[in-house]
Amino acid sequence: MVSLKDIANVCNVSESTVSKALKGHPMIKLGTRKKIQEVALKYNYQPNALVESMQTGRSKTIGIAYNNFYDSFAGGILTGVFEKLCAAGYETMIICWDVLVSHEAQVFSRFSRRRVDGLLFFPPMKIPGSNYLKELRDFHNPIVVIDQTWPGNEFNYVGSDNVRGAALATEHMIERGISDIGFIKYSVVSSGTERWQGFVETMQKHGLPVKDSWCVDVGKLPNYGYELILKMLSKPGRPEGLVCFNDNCAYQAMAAANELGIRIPEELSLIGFGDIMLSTIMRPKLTTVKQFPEDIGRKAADILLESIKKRDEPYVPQSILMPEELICRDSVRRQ
Amino acid sequence: MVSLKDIANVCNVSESTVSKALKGHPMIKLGTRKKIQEVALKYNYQPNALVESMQTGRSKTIGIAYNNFYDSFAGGILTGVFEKLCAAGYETMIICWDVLVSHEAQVFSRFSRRRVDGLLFFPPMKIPGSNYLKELRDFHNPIVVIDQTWPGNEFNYVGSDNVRGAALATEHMIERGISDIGFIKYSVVSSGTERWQGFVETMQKHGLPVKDSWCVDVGKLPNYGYELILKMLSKPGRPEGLVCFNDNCAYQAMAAANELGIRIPEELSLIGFGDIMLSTIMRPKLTTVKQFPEDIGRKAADILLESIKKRDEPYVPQSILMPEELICRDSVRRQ
DNA sequence: AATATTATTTCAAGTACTTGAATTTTTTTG
DNA sequence: CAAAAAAATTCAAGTACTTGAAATAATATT
Repeated sequence: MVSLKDIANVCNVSESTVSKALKGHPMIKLGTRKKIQEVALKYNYQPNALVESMQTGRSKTIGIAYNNFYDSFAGGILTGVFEKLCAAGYETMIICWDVLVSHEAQVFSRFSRRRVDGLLFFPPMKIPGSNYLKELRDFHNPIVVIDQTWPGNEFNYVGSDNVRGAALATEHMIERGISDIGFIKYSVVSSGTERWQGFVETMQKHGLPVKDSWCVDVGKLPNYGYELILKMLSKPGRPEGLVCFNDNCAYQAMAAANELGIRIPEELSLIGFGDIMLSTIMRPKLTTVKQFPEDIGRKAADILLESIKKRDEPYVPQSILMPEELICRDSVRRQ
Repeated sequence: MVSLKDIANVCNVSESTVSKALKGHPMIKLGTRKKIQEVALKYNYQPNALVESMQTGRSKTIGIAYNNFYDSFAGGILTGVFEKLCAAGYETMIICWDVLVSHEAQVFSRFSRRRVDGLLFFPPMKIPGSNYLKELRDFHNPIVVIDQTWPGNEFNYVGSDNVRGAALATEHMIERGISDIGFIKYSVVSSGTERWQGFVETMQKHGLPVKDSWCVDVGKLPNYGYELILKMLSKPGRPEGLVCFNDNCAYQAMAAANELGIRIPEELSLIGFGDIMLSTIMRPKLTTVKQFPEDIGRKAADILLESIKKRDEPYVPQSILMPEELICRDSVRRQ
């Protein structure tokens, strides 16, 4: 790798002259400046970013604690994050909870040693008895928690307005004259409990009962609880509609309904969450509550960059819920 | 951030004593060593990795030029990559072609400035007129190209054995007595042309004709060419079987068949590629050629780390094709 | 007790670059 | 043409740490 020194030697000037010339410092004579810039270009000189980081104490790197690379919703968030960080001249360092991470402490020390300027924190889903709160509190840089949260979260947070999203879905069914509504729960994540809350509140608001037997929790079950859903639907007195934690659950419900010969939407209406791109191949096309993962990512990056800029001011954590949107397709019956 | 100096001041010793004590150097008196280690622990001292990188000239960081975060196949590759790199003490720096990258040169200079020790290169799919060959050749560190390649690729390469995979799929249909076989092409990527090659070779080997009208190219078309497939299937004299570039194409073909009232597998057999996890909801369950993205990632990381270790020895590029495996399910008719 | 030996700690230089101060070179002025 | 002023360049210190050599302290030997 060619260094400042190499350029200096070739040009017969000192390193500091080269340094200033390459920054376009007007103090350096135009002729010298041009010549140095030409030589630097010719040798494809690339300044060592590590040195700059050391000097400024800013690595211009953001740490990202991520769950896994299979989930396209999280992938959408990352896309938004990268868009903003790239534009702001930051690079990223990703650590994946699911990939060979034994102790959480290691995650934080890996970020610390690389001196990341801030942290985008996707709470781990698969680590049992996870207790990262102490590490987060001890972390000496701005943090934004993304997508999932917990009661009493004292950090910046960006997620979806799941309570409202579930209300939207439930209202839609009620508007279409459906009142026997069940819910496919997924309680192991905060978005799951939030959607459940939105469902329950909306049912109560309309004076409709929430029937326990129509509400199954499929969190951590294989195939998003296909078996459980099948069992629930085969009992007599099944619901007319099912609000599902996400599109995968909804498609499992669709598969179960097909198995049982229940017609959708005539005999069973279905709403999912997420709008994963299966609506081009699955019939009927699924009505769903669309999320905007890229927006979540962009917003999270914005808040983090802002917090980094204001690192010396007193810490005022922000909590932002991005709106969700109902996409009406063909899986809810018309009146 | 607490530094070596801080620890030295607290312990009333010099920085070099602290440095050696923390490395467990036996030259430092046991008492002093223990005390320094305790203080370092108490203050949660984390050595600055940037400094180490500067001194050794090794950043212990691998650059990854990636396409997008939505594709779970590429996500599987990344997972395997992270597994190996994490175990070897490397961090990663990802740049995404699809996220705000105007010039390719910028990608390489971003990697160069951060002094990455090696590069995992996913060839860009969406950049028109892309010409990264010069940049790759000028890059002063080991490179492994992943998943997609090009004629005359002179770098390390790890991908799938698509020719053989397509042969496997085609053989399977022929074994089941299907001889009127069409192919859904996806020519814009190298894996697409390789699968096409495997199909053609196998058909020729069995003396079967490759009928142009049964072979449509859906590369870059919306919905994996649903419309084209629909048109092809509605013409008289349609094929008995269709080997499809990937599972998405196969599911689009399935949707088209449903639309036309063609029964699968009785009237049309289908094989996909990739085994994306839709087989739990789609009926009939898709027969497919499974790939092992994590293995590709692991192998690529291995080769890169090896090349980094042997950076001074003469360069002998490796080209490795990981096997694919036929998963028989229900979308190919039995004899 | 003086010296030799060993144990322990510190010094100084190097990593690649930036920055304000100091120095050198060039130009202007009396 | 010398002194002053301005312009251009270089010096030196700092960033956080490592490393072998040098210095110092402690212990052993005569």
